[in-house]
Amino acid sequence: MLTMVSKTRPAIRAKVRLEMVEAGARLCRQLGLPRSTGQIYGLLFLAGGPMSLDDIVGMLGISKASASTGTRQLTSWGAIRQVWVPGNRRDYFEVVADLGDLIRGSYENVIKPRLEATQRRLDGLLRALDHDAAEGLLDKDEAMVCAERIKYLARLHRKLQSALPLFEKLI
Amino acid sequence: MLTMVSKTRPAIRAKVRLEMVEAGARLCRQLGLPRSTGQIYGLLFLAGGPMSLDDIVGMLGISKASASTGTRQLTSWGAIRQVWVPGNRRDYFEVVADLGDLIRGSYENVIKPRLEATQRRLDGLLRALDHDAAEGLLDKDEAMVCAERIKYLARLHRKLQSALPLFEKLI
DNA sequence: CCGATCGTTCAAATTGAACTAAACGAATTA
DNA sequence: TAATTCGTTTAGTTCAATTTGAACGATCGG
Repeated sequence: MLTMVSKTRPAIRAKVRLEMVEAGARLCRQLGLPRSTGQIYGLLFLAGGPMSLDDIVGMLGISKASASTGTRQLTSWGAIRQVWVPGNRRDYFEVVADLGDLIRGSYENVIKPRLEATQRRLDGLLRALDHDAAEGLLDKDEAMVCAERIKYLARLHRKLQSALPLFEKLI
Repeated sequence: MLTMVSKTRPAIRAKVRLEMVEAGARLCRQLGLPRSTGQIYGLLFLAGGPMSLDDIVGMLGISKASASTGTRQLTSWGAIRQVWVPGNRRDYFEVVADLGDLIRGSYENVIKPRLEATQRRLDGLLRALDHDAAEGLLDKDEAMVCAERIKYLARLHRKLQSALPLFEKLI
């Protein structure tokens, strides 16, 4: 049976929500993340209740694929969570109220691993320097300059490593 | 008169410098900046002395255009500086030793303006909310939720604004 | 004044990432 | 079991942004 269905998609009516969606988009963009991910977060942040994938798709006018990957990303970061609506097998999403957890999580999951990677990289630089000095690829003066600069970086990095956890406590 | 010139360009021989160039490239990439800019900084960071544009071009194998814009960017940020080598009208560049100034500058020029923009945006959200409530675009419950969430964001933002300057002192 | 040497600017090309449409798979219902 | 309804995956497109080559302007030396 064929039925004619109106194709007008639901739209965001409230200005606040529009601005919030835009703000989320901008934020994600500045963080180098997909714009659509920020839109989803902005939408859910001021939503009246949980929204399904298709709700999100309809409201934002993005593809289902973007909505799917976006919600998965946000869920993995603990920014939104999946909620089950009784008697409905759709996935519904809502924002996680406490952003503090999100920030703490981003430190653990994003910042900290990156700091450790940098630490390893610094160690690698020192090893490479030894290697180059041994191979005669750097004369003594050059090796001295390199060593000094790298150690300066290491000091700075150590300061960062100790300051960031303290900073987190302030939030 | 025609002379046959060998086309082998000077290359980076020391491993340390190669890794440093790569590290700079990666860092800039993560900050959403051109890769070549990071390469230039990495190269200069472990250089034995000031380098000219053509030195940089030759060592990194990038175009002169990239080198020109990259050095200008880095100079504008105070990350590198121009030095004049007596009896030579070329531009020579070297890194600025103190990275502390660079960090402080980035707070003043990048972070702070962005925080202020966010503040304005938050105010805008509250105005939009009032408007929507007045127009009847949001029922009472929805308006309550929105107001609460936005105020929460504002509190968080205030914390950030007060914590960041303190954090900077630690670096 | 002419040629050469440098640095900058600009349009075009290349690259990389996000987005979409469509196919797919899983789960459910009739 | 066939038909539906969802969510995910993937291949291809689109779009933004870096990169580059080439032209330009400026400055110096002969």
